[in-house]
Amino acid sequence: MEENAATYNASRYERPSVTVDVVIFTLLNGELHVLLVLRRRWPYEGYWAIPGGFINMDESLDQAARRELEEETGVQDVYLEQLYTFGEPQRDPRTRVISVAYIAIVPADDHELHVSDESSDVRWFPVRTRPTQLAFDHDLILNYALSRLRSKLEYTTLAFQLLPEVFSILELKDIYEQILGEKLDKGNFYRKIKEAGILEETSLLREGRGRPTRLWRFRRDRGDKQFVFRWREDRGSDDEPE
Amino acid sequence: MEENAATYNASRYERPSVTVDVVIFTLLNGELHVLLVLRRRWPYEGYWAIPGGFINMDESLDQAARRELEEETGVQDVYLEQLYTFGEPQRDPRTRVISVAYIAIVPADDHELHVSDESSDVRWFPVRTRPTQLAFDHDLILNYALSRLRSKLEYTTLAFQLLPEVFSILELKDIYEQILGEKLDKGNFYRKIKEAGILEETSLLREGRGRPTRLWRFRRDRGDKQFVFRWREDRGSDDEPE
DNA sequence: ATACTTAGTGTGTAATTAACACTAACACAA
DNA sequence: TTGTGTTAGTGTTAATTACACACTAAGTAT
Repeated sequence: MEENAATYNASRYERPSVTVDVVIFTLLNGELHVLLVLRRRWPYEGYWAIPGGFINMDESLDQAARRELEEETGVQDVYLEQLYTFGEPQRDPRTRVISVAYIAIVPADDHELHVSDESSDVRWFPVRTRPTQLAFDHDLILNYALSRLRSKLEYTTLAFQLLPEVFSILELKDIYEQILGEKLDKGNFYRKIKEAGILEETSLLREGRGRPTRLWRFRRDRGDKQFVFRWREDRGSDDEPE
Repeated sequence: MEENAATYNASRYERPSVTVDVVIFTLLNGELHVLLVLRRRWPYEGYWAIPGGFINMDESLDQAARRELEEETGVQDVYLEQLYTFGEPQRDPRTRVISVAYIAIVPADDHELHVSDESSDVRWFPVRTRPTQLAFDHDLILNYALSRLRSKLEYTTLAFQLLPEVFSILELKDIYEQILGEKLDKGNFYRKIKEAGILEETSLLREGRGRPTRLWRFRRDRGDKQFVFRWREDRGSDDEPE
């Protein structure tokens, strides 16, 4: 229930602040990146942080996350998922702040539009070489987001959200390898992804050094959420942060 | 980040209430039960609800959940996991309430101690025959908790948390069947669970109508969290409520 | 032509899953 | 004391799937 009936009186209680933090991933030059913002004042002045902000009283958590996402990147209609809620009493030195963390995946397509330059206080960092010490407990949040990302990649179509509209099968395989941190067998990957029936062949080819490669499109029919492309059955659990 | 630096001023913001709701499962007579409490006043007077309450300013979310759990059941040191955070603006008609939902699993052992009788306003309900209309959005929360429970059962040792100290392999199989809602092959179940090496044979037998059955104990060494007993590889995703 | 490079396919074996028949150990009754 | 019912637990095999790796395809450059 929402209260102990006998003692309910909203004004009697001190209330925590509630924020939404959004861990935003994208693919740049074939490498996984995360968006961070530079803090300009106390606390953690000069540290990079995960973008976020207070929720408004009349918006849902999801709406708040989408609003943050659009404020930072300008993109809409991308994959967004609630990650976990962080609420240690001392995580923010100013006041009690409870933060509902989200993950967002921005397709490679959109990335040029809102990338900020080197001197900006909003930047894409490659996850492999991201700053080590983030503000607040944001290291914990980011690490957990990454572990969730990896684990979901193995049993959902999440990886497709990272790719542009059309892509080659080997590009897709590269993403899997990068995020899973492991080499995959070319032949088995081809077969498995074909059998899954989630790709739609286009008439496009891309020329390169060797044989030109066929380009494919992700089939967004058949109800997205239902269908699961499971790359492999084995997966580590992802239960709790840290 | 925790704020937009330029606009931060805690007192300017209206703050939502934050509660912790705990979906508490246990096994009674070999059947999965959930603990609900009866609301005695507006709103949703006369409806059953998931137990919960406000967080205190100086406790973490986990601590709040454990406190609620102990207040309702008296048990400590049981499995507890954050489920999801529910924050639709209108989910509570009184004021904006954001609820961090948890799942708790109480072993069959402890159940007699704090079971409340038929007339009480705190009751264990079999999940199969639970009340259909709960207070607030608690149907959504409970359904999501169940789906999470099912999905975790398939790739973790969670089911063991439901059982008493010692149990037979076929009792364990019953739990899997009940929660997965599906018949499992006896022989295959035996083999798989034995091979996993997570059970420790006891010298105990339990007599019944037919051949007496051997009792086993769950091996809690080898780091609990690490080890995963995967009943079967196939599993539905569990991503979001609804 | 032929060597080089990247794309994509085929194939055999090992490992797992899944179905089901079988044996074991007790109680009870004729 | 032998048979029958009942629940416990084991063995066996066919079918499916995963995995490693060898192969063919289609282009470019020399």
